[in-house]
Amino acid sequence: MLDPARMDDVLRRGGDVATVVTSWRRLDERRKKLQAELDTKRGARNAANERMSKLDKKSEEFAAARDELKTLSSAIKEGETELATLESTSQQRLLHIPNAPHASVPVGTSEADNPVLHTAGTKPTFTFAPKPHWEVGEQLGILDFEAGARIAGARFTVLRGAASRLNRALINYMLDLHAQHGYDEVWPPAVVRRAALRGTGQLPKFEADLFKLDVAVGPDHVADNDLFLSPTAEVQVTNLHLDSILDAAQLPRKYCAYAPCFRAEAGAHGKDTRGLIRQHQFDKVELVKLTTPETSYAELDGLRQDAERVLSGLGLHYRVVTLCTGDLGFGAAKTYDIEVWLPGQDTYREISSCSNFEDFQARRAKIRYRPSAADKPRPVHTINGSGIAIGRTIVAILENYQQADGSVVIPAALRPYLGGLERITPP
RNA sequence: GGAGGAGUGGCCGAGUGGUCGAAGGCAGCGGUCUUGAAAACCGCCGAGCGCAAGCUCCGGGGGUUCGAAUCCCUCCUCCUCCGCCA
Repeated sequence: MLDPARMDDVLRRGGDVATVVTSWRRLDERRKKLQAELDTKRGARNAANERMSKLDKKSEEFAAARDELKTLSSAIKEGETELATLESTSQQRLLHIPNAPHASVPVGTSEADNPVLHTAGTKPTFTFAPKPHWEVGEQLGILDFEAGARIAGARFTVLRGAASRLNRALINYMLDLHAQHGYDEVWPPAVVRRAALRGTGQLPKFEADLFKLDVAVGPDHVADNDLFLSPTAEVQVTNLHLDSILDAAQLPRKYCAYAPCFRAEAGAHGKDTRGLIRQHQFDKVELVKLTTPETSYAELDGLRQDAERVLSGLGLHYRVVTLCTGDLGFGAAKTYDIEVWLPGQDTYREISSCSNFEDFQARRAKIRYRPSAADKPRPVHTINGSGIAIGRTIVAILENYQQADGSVVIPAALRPYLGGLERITPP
């Protein structure tokens, strides 16, 4: 959650943020006041109890003191109940306040205001009109949208044959590449509980975007046991260190993980209804770093470059944009989006999003480190990014490497992962 | 799913309902000694809230009591054995 000391900075986001901030501030004032009153009463009770422990239990003095303390004790109990309520509502408000944008984030209202950081590679040229991937894939018989819909409904797709193999190959290619750059590979659970989602910021605000399982493991009616399909491996991997204190020597921690991702929000927008772009289920390799505050922005740049390597390795043209305040996600302090070129749709599409959350997630998930043995623990900075989205990479390959005869050439870097396959050809 | 056992500070581990935020040990930090290191000795050494005084925290929640790490209830987690299964 946001560091309460930075409430002013978050207002840069504009919109209705100010309302939530004001509401939280009011509650927090009341909380502090009540806390102080309660502490005074508790102090009095503690002192009185200490005196009592030295009295003869059979004396009249003892009995009198006991009767007197009964009143104080019940007043304290009442105050504690009230404070608990106040604390939880104040905490609840705080969990709904987004992160403060980094000073370098440009002010803007929509993605149209995102400045381009740089572009890499070149657009491929075609002697024919390039088709969108759904046409390429269907003609090759490797993307089966109808079967996906039959089995699970709209926005679920069956990959057949070469597309299925390509999916596997991409996962392995990416994980191998990242391992070479010092990321530790992790294979996490696909489901996550509330505490983990709260830690990374998906909850409590975005529950509607998630697939929630109808069954809980453990006793019913305990919200903490609710299980959700994870929307991104960022949740599992960042929460590897939920509620723990790391040694400074362990930082930066670098992880990569493959995991299927599930998002319920995808269908609601009514856009990207065709093809693989916006699915309820997709595969993704994720990069996560835990760092010190001093190094987090350098590490963000490094992580973004590691994600870019995947695309340049595949010979794909892309550009990197910096998200403006209006486009910045809830928990992010700064985000770079990597957008791959899709000739079949004549547009750039997000294929990776790399963010520095600073201490926002670390405060929620209580992930801290000790700068040196003599220091108090302080929150780490967390960084993550797609490295990269598998489904959209398939989209990019099908569109960029399509040939006049309907076949698709496999990028050289992937061939070792496909038994040397050089080309996907029509049946 | 069934039966038993256990959860205390970074780790191990004590703790008759009252002066216990908690003995002791290990690790860590500072110092003495040493050319340097080791050993030895001395000191420090959990976290959160609060400007501070102070308050809170012994797996979570609830209860009993003037007072709970200690008693009661409940849940969770881990370990052992049995069952089931990929």
